Amino acid sequence: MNIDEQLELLTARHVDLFSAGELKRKLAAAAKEKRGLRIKYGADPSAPDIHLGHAVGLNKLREFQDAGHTVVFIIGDFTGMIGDPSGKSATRPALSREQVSANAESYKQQVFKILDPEKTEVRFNSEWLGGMKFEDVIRLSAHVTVAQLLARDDFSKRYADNRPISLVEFLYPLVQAYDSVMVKADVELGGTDQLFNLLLGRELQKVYGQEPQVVMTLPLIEGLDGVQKMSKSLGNYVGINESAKEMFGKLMSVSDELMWKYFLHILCRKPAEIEAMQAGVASGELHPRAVKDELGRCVVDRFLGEGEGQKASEEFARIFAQKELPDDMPDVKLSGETGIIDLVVKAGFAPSNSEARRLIQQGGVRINDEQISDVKAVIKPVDGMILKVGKRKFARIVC
RNA sequence: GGUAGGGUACCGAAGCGGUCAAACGGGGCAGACUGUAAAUCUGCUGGCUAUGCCUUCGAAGGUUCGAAUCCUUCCCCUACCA
Repeated sequence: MNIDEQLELLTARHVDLFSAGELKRKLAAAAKEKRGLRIKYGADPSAPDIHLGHAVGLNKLREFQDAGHTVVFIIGDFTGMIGDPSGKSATRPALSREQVSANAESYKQQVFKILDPEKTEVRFNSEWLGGMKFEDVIRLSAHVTVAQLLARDDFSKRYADNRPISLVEFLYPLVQAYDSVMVKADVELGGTDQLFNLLLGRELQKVYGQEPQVVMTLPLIEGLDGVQKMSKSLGNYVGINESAKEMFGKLMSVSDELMWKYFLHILCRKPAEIEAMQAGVASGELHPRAVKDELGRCVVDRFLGEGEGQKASEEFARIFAQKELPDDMPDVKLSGETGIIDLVVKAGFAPSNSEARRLIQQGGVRINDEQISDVKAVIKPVDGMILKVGKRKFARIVC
């Protein structure tokens, strides 16, 4: 691949890029010296669940790796104690050493579903931050002004609205920028919310006499609700370690408009290909459901193995289109007649009797496909009876 | 240190002596419909041995027949001025 081809591939799908010219120069220099660039990517250690939102960035990293570059994957075990400013809480409980290493293992296991382990350098930022003295922190802080930090959109807005900004939050971008200095990053990748932090890395590298890193941001994709960014705390995410059934089902619940974004950023489909599908749907030739089915199958295959997507798709069609029973469902053991409320609670489908009562009254409870709407109904258990609550909760009764 | 404004259910936010298990919005759940766990529409959304009872509006006391609402003390948060 020549430099221009590489550049085109590597910059696809980006939002911000500072700058294409610099990247090109770096690529050329690296090629000449027969070395790879160092691509930095930071991860927060407190939530070791990688989801499809992360896949957007990881996919890009993989493209860099395939082009011969090295990914420096930084696990922010130290910054994790601070908490990212975009979050609600300014501070988080510090993680213990064991937690950090357990999370790190979990991270690697997930991340390497996308990244090439051979071309990944995993680092913890406590490595260099942990040993810093307060004096060092002061010296580091001296390089940045409050005005610079207030330039960050999130900060300036909060400041203007008289909403609190904690001092640690101010420190966060600084620390992240310092990471870039320490790992001598050539390029840093992040979500668009990271733009400020990434750019500060450039400033700090200059202060430390390094060539500033190229900064590239990728979009934050919306989660299942189609509105909010995909995130663990909002619960609108698809984890890459979830079961095929869950993963497929969640993807099918994505709105028709949003699925195109997933094709682009999660599956890295070519824009032309996506436009062709969109045209197909618009003309009525292609059914949106079929397109979404393909999305589901491809994503499941990608993370859980070839063929898993097909299986998940078939099971989904069986349960929701043909209203048949799933392959496996939990057992509920009954020993004698049981009130319907008790049964629903016992199966774990309602957290309280009141909730179970509501479900029954709303017609959401079925036994052997027969709606039970009487709250006082008593069930005579028969081995193999099927309890269904809502559209997707099933249990088999055993006695 | 001073001044002002706050702490209400999963979240945001009304309520400011009874009609408050607490408006409204979001989220969640259920139903209808469908092309699907899309979209849309409707309903529900503290708990219980359930036409009643119990616990909840930062905490503890108090006033009152009656408090999320008034008083006292305390805890916490925020902004502004020093």
